[in-house]
Amino acid sequence: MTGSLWKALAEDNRRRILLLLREHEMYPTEIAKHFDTTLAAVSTNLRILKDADLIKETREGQKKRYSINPKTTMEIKDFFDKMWGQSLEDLKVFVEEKSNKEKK
Amino acid sequence: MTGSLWKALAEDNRRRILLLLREHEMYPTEIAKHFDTTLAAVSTNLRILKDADLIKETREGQKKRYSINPKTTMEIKDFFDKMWGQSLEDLKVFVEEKSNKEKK
DNA sequence: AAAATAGTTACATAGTTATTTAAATGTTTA
DNA sequence: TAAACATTTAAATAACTATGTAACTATTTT
Repeated sequence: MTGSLWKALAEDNRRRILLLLREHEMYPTEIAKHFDTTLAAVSTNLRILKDADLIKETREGQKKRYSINPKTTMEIKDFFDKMWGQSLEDLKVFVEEKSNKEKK
Repeated sequence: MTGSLWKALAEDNRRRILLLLREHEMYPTEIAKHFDTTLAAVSTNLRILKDADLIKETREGQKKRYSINPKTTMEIKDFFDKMWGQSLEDLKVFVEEKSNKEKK
């Protein structure tokens, strides 16, 4: 990982891109349609997300397919655990409580 | 909440402050001792964390006690869930797998 | 009320970030 | 190999961020 995960996540458009890609993989032009900005700006943001290992890029002919990288999100998970988990057990309890609450 | 949670989290020193405060509540001068920086810089970062509702401030005589705000971390939890949880159940599974792995 | 203590705010500055336009690169097709 | 398509990169610029110094505010103590 070259860039900072946290800096990458700090920008609204980049988080929107992540949530978009979560729906399904996409090409830059396709992504750009969802934004009121240029393709160049989207491309830059894709590079930043890629440098933070948040997304993957696959060449596909003349296109480039971008998708979520499910692997390297450990750093944010770790911080999340340290910060709001106390321990992993606590996070587990939190999740269980929340999912119980949602069942009601 | 005035400021952006994500911008607040995007800076190393601020995340360090959060992790420090997680240990126990502290006064600005006390916090500053842990950093190679000025009290003024710490104070500014405390304001940014407070604006993002990540910490609380309580006046205590001539001092000000800072502590983690456990309530308003929902936004990051929500994004986390959307992004890496698929569902809360998935997060639960992840946590369980990880804590099993750690038991070994 | 003055001095001491604790912390904040203003201002200047250096550094970083985001975006745009324009040029460049890589890939396919004619 | 030239044209077309998909995307990236460069350069310029405007906006924002982080930090230090110094001045200021709030609170307690003498």
